[in-house]
Amino acid sequence: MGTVPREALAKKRERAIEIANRMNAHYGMAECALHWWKDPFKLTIAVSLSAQTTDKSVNEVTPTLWKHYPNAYELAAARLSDVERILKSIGLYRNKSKNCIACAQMIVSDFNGEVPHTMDELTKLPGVGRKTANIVLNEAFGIVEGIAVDTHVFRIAHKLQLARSDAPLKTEQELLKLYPQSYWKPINHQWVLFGRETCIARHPRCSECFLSDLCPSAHVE
DNA sequence: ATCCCGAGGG
DNA sequence: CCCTCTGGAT
Repeated sequence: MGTVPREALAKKRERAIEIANRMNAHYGMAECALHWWKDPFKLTIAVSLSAQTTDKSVNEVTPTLWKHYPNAYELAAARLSDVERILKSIGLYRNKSKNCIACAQMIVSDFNGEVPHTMDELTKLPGVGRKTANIVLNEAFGIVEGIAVDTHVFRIAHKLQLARSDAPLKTEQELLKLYPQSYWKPINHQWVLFGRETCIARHPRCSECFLSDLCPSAHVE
C-alpha cells in the first residue's frame, strides 16, 4: 500500500523517538512483572501461561506448579489432570496444561533439558510463539532480535499511530523498522506498564497522560 | 477466521 | 450483561 513520503516518515520517526525518550524518563529500565524470570525454564513456562491472562493470575499458580514440577524433567513426566487442576484458575487452562507438558517434553527430548537460545528453536516449543520467544531471548539470554508484541504493545502502537497492521507479527515488523535496535529492549515492559496504568484499554486516561501531546488518539475533555 | 476460557472490573 | 487480560494453534 502507500509508500509514506520521506518527510512524513522522518516526522513519524522523530515522534517515535520522543515517545521512547519519555517512556525512559518515566519508567527507566522496567523489570519483568512475572516471577521466576531468572530461570529460563520457569520463565518460558510462565510467559506461555500468561496468554490472555493477567500476570497477577499467573503469579498465583506458578508457586504450586514449581513445587510439584521444579524443572523440565519433572514437568515432562506430569499427569495432565494434575497440571489442569493447578492451572484451573487461569484462562485457557486445558490448552495451557497440555502445551506446557509437551513443551517440557520437547525441551528434554530435543534440547537436552535446556531451553534453546534461538527464535527458530523456541517457537518450535508447543505454546511458545514469537511474543513468548522474544521475552525469553530478551530476559533469560540477553538476546535482542525483536520486540514482544502483546495486547498492550499492539493497542498502544495503534493508538499512537506508529503501526497500522491488523496482526501482531506485522506490528512488530513496523516497530522494528521505526526504531533503531538500541531502542528495542525496554519497549515491551515500559509499554505494558504504560498500558496498565495510563493507556488503559477501556478507559484511557488521556488527561493525565505524559504522551497526550504526541498522540493522535488523545481525547481531551 | 476461529477457538480456547477463568477472573476481575464496569 | 459486557470487555479485557503481557497469545498460540488449527
